[in-house]
Amino acid sequence: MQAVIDFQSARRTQSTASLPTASLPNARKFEVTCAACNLREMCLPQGLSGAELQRMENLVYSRRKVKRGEALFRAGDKFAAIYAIRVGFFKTALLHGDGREQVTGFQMPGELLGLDGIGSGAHASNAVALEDCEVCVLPFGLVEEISREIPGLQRHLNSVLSREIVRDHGVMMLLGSMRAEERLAVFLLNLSKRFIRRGWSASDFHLRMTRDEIGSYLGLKLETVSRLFSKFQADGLLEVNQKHVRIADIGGLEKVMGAVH
Amino acid sequence: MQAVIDFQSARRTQSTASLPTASLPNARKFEVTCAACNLREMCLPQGLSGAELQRMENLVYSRRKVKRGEALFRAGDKFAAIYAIRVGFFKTALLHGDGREQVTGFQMPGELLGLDGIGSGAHASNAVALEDCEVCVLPFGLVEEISREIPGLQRHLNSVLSREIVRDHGVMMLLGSMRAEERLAVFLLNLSKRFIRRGWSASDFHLRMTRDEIGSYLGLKLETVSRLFSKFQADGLLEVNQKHVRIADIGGLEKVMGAVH
DNA sequence: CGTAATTTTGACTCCGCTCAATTGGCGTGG
DNA sequence: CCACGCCAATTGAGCGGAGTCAAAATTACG
Repeated sequence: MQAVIDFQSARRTQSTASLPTASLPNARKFEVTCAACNLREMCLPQGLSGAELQRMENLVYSRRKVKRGEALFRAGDKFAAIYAIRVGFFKTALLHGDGREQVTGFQMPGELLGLDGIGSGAHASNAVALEDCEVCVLPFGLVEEISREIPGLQRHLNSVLSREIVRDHGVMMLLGSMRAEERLAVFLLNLSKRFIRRGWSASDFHLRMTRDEIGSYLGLKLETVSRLFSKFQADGLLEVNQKHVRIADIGGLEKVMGAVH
Repeated sequence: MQAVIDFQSARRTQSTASLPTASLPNARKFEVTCAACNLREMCLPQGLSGAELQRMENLVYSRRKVKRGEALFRAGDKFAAIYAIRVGFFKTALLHGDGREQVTGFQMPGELLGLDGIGSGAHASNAVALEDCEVCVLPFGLVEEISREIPGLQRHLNSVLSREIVRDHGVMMLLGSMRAEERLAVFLLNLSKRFIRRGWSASDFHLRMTRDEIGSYLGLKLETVSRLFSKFQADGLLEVNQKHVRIADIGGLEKVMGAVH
């Protein structure tokens, strides 16, 4: 809701600006600047002033479309840029020597991808599109350069990295000390919260990932995930129809999350 | 907390002075500068030049001793500084509503603590000393400031944050898709590798943490950890005596780690 | 429209947990 | 110095939650 309102006002502001969009070269006509992007408040430019935002425009080097099932990058790829998701869902995953895959996260519009490559110069994980996606390509050399000019950007980059660490610790807690039901409840409530920020329904949504991928993320087998969905439905917490989920009883789910047994 | 503020003003005064370290008051005589610290190559100043190292000295503006069992910081504490461990081992842990604790890591000399506070302004976890410890206090405002002057420091800070994310993903893989034996093998081999970097024995060491803490970190119960130690000993992989461990067969441990079953 | 992929459900198994008792190590105080 | 108490670690017995294997149902996609 909030995001929608911001988006609209931003558009209006821009259309009354001295340099209307229509006068820009055609190539850019359908492209959205950071300043006009409805995702900016949850993306890298979060909290920047107008002038700083303008400087940021130079950061978005290009946009890239990634088809469902394709990889934005793969483990071992040379690290050159981080990516801001504009459209679509991704999963990131590590693969262990043998076939085993560990999904390390699901990312949605406004979130950043590729941070795992900063430290070593090569990506550590695969980022695969769960549906047709579009990302902004932010060459990391530029990010560093502009960070030096805009302390707010520097601070925010640090924040994003730090928050990713905190998020990962939360997942470690989930994997290390929660039972299967709790894990799924936490997962669903987390999705719900992130959907709200994007102005989408908190309780009615479409899972872009398979049971297997959810299971991998939660340290469970797909059969267990499927059984839990059925159980939650039987308990009146959810209505599940394949990938479509409706949370029928948020409070109930939260109780499952908190329940020691 | 009060001490931090006092120190900050003291530091500013000092940083404006152009006096060489040698002329500083005796209080500093027994203190080790970054340039002279044997941990510098695995700590924040990694890869910095001599001149940059000198600038870094201003960063460490106090040292702090933490007794075994005491907390360096606790979840919820205001975030003001990051810490570089000079002496001793720490654990970091999250605690869940009820009594449940999830150990998120074990840190040793040369490693940084407190990165989890950058994003939110408050620490997310507890950092508790597993033995008598000493840390360098690096006020984060100063870190940011000096980062702007020394791009190498900025780059390295980003690297450290990114590598922490990659490390956490490794733990997620461990918790999400490895069996108990593999987890303990990975844990021991990881410790061994980090000990080597510090010039300690790769195969003969003293665990500073309890079976319960190891279990929490690995998503296992202490009894399971204890049983695994006994089993590894029976299999000729280890010699275990309470907290003292000798790895008798590194190759064997690596095979346990890789084994699908 | 047909084939492959995904999901659901059941039956059974087993790894790691729970509960419980015992041993061992270590610091404290008599 | 030893005795005591406390905490950590070990070990056993039995259980249960999630995994495995298998088959059927449903859906997605070329």
